[in-house]
Amino acid sequence: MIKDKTLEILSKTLHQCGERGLFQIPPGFEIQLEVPRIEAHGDFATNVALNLAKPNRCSPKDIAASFVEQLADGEGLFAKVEVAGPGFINLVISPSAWLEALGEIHRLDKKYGCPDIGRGRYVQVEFVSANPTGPLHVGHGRGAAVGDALANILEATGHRVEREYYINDAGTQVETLGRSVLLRYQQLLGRRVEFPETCYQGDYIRVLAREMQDIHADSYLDATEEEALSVFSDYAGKRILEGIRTDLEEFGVHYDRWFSEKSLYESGAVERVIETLKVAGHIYEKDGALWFQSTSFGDEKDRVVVRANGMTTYFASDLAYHQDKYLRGFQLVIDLWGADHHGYMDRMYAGAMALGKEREALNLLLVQLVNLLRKGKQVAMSTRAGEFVTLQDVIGEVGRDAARFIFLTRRSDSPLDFDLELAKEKSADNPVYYVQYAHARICSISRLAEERQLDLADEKTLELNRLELPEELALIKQLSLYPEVIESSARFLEPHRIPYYLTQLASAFHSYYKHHRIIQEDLALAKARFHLVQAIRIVIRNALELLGVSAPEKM
RNA sequence: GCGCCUGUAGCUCAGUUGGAUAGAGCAACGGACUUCUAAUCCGUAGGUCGGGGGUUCGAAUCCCUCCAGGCGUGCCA
Repeated sequence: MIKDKTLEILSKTLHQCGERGLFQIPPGFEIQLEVPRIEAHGDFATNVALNLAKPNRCSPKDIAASFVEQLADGEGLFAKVEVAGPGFINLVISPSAWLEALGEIHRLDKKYGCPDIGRGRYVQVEFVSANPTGPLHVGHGRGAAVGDALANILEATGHRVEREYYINDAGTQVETLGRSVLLRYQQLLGRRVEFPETCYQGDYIRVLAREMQDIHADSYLDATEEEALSVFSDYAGKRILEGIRTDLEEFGVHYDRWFSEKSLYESGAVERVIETLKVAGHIYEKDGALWFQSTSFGDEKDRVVVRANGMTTYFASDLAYHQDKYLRGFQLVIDLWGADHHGYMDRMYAGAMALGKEREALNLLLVQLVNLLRKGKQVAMSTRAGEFVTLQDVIGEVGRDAARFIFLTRRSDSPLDFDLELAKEKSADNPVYYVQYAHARICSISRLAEERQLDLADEKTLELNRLELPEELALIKQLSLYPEVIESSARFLEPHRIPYYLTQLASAFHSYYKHHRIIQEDLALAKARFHLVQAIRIVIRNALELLGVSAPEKM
């Protein structure tokens, strides 16, 4: 890549300058290279001179000047080098080098934009993990889109990734679920029972009750609650989980593993983690309860793991779960949590550290709420009352591609407005179609070429130097930025950078397409442009794939 | 009360982890289809980066403070 080459030349130059005693280079000094906002500042700019000025106690301009003089550009990568402003060194890459970069994209094809920064690092992404007490709603959809895209991005950048769903099948919620279904079942069979507010109100509870009626007729009508409850809970939990699984599959999300909370209790993992922490000296007893001393790892107060009544807390099983993750060998554990778990982050980090992990071995990401709108007006939702728009409804209405793309347009820790009407709109308001349309247009160029029996893909007769328009060069530069977008997306765990990049790329393409014909009389020019446009197609397709959005050939 | 997050154009948001003159999309206004897909393009306008102070060659970005909003703050799950 051109940026890497540039950096190489710069560090070589720096090294030379140091050897010749032109100026001092502080240990650990790193060269920063950036793409300037302003075109007149070149393709790349570096602030080495500015950063070296202070330790050398001399003017940045002088340093820049002698640096430029020493510049070790043997291959002639730079067309122009100049010192500007307070001491920036602006570099213009020679056009021929840019043209070569285009070849790189074609050569790497599906592998373009997959820098190996992970080096096989073993990473787990745990996401959605909604309680199996009701169908997934829009908010879960966002978590699903973000988690899955993150996993894709990490995979593409050389990480070994596992996707996991944690099933909260142990607590009182599942019991409540069972009770809800049981009560509806009793009502169905004509019994007058009260249905408390604490129970789940949604219609899906009635559906499950009917199923129980179909299977068991009235055999549980007179059973004791204790007897009936476990049967009803198990059944309802299982059925709802099936539904969740199907919803996620339809959304294009596939997990490597579904992990049961209950199994942590059954295997003794919960007791074991408490024991581990006890041995490590992080557990103490107070007021009849067992406390984890999370304050010694930065939490604001210590946390109970075993209550005075002998019951373990939810946090205890979370500790066990994370211990299990690390025992499975994950070097990095990423959890996507709903925004309401905000207050649990510190204690979880503390837990991981108490288990002997570096702070960096855990990364908790908050996925903020989704504001569902219709034509700009808020759609009322209340889980308690059982009124919510399910993920399935949304996918059914706007389609999987639009939903996924929109979920990924903003950073996940800020709230997102999701307008159902807008998501369906087939216009520029809707970035999904804008990007997909660019892809489809390029495909249609290929189709026309085929119809006319033009072999535009013939690389042997390719004259890349026919690409001499500023827009063409600009497009190539934009394409060469793509691997960096992916890299930073992976490094900062921020998928939203990709839709942003895609929208910009699509915009540049649409404009180019409008103003210049690809297929035309001048066959050599047509071939060169075709080559460029195909590179754009490769990048759009690769990027969309990471997002889990399709790249249609026709629209 | 304490803690965390957010505050950038009328709206929704980016901003390459401290760089040079602040960036998109939408909405508004005006234009472009005999062409490889108009699900498109071109143009115009829009700003005290919440306020103030500090750090330095340089701040939307880091520190302090104030203001506004959101969330969290159980031996709940």
